[in-house]
Amino acid sequence: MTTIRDVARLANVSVATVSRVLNGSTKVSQKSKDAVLQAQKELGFYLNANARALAQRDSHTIGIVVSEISDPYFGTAVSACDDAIHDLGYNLIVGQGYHNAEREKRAIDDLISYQCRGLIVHALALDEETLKGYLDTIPYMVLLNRVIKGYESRCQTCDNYAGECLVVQELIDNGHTKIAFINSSHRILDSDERLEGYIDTLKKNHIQYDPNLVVMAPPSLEGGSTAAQALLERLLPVKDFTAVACYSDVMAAGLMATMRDHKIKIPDDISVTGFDNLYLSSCLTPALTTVDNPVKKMAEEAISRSLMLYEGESVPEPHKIDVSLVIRDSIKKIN
Amino acid sequence: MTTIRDVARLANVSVATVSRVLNGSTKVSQKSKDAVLQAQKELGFYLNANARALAQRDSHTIGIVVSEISDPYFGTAVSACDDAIHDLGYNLIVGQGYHNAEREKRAIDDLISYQCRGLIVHALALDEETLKGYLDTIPYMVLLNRVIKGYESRCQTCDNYAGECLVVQELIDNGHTKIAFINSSHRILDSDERLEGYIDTLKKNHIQYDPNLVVMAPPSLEGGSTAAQALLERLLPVKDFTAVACYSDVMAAGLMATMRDHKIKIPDDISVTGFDNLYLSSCLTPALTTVDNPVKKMAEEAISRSLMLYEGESVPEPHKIDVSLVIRDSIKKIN
DNA sequence: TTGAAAGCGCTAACAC
DNA sequence: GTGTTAGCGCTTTCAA
Repeated sequence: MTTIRDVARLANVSVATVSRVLNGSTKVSQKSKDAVLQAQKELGFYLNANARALAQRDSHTIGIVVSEISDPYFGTAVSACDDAIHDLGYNLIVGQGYHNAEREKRAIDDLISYQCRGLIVHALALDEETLKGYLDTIPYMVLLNRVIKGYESRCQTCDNYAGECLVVQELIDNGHTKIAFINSSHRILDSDERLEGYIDTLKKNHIQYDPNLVVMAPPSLEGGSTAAQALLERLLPVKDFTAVACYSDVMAAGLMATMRDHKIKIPDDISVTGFDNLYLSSCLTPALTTVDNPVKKMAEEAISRSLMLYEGESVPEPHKIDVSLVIRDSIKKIN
Repeated sequence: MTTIRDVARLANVSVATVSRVLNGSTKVSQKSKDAVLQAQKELGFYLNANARALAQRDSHTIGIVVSEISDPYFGTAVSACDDAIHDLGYNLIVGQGYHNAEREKRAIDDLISYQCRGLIVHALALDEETLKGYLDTIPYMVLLNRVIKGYESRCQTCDNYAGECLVVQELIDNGHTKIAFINSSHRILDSDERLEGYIDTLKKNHIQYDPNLVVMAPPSLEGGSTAAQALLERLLPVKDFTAVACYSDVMAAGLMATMRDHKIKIPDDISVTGFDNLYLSSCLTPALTTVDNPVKKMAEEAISRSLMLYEGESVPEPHKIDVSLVIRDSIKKIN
């Protein structure tokens, strides 16, 4: 392994000078600079980021844990975070929790030990107690899509409730009254809030809320499929719903694929709505009416919040990111 | 910052003992072990991964660079790599190249400086010379979906040619002779091979190859959309194609969305095929006929190859990963 | 503008 | 079984 010492020797300067040059210090003569750069090239030398992190007590690194990076929602979130920190000179390290408490814990622990100086966590399986423990020991950890009482300033969310109200109202405005709801089986904040939005909007429109119309499944494509099957088996024979509001676009996609396989036409037979407005939702046929969830904005907010906390600055409670309705073609007007 | 020394002090043992306990060494008395674990918990202590990497000369880290993690193809690839290394106790660090030579370079440089002990690179914008330079200095770097002459044992690909032959033949078997091809505008190996498969299959079936039927665009959703527009403007008025084979599922998805917006029915008006068999392709309507590209297998091969190279073992030239046809509903039988 | 040297937090001989 | 200590590769005073 070639080290800074090798470069120094070859360039005929001290290691301090090499360090200065490679870190862009101005207080170096052109002559030294040239010699160092030349030697670096010749040796194919890279500064060792681990050693740097140790010496500087700064890893130049931000950590994020998500459920699964191949999930389009999280892919988008990770990209957004990466964009947000790149210009600041940080690098992103990603951990995956796989909807599993053990894995979530390990992912968080790993990122902490890497000395990330920012930590964004989307944990849906970990219990509140454990999470509180983390929040207490890691003052710069910020939660995504989940709120723990007493730690509101460390929890970044979007306005799930308002979003679900919007989309369910749109269904109702199109004449639907028998509306099923597919929810995530991980009962963290966002799923509760969306369910609440669904229920309240029904009530507000004097529609009886029927718990039998709510089915839960993992918040994945497969989960959407499972939920669709459950709905079809239990409910289609008696035709007691004309629309289904889904927890997320991803679940809606799974549901729609299953519906299609069962020759059920959307929106002619059943209307469908999503949540998130992933690019995926515009590729579906029919294009999905959904709620725009500005993941990018949320990621940026979470990052800057985490960075501030790291610096020891106090931060205000974050406002819920505003969401909005995106009307496409997955709702049929009925009377 | 609390260090191993603090733990040692609190547990009334030496730092060496703390290190032993925390690294699972067997040669520690139960008494010491308990004391250390207790102190660790009390202090909320984590080993510093940077210091560990430095002392052990092993970062326990594998690097991968992809174009964009929010692209479903790369999301899948990254997940697959993560799965492959997790059980080995490694962690994955992801870099993004954004279809851009500068960014690709920076991503690779970053991963090198993190002392990753495995490096998987999907670079589509970087020129061959630069890539060769990297391959020469980083003996454990492995390329994905791209082959550089003279470095074949460091290049992992799937059988792009065979795959495209399969899918184009399927089109022809269904009566299509006017087949357009949407290709990636990054002319690295995979796009060339797929184009070649397209051309050769036409020829083999005595169909004249018409370069005007090939359009190129970035290998993204937007690219698929752009390509669709180009095809429609230039070609629809004269109706000179009945099918379009796409470089990837992602491009096919973009194309299909645009077609839908133009009221063109798939497969009734135009048949479409993809490549990769992402879960996305089964969600499209109609479900996409495509080529199954076992990303997971490819990732595993690439990882184990990189790890072997790191150990200084010599590796044979990799075989191209086998692909297979997945028939769904996006091809119309015509005569 | 430069270099010597201390020290970042940890591991791994080595000695006991 | 346990402790002492010399590094790992780098940055950063401090002095020159």
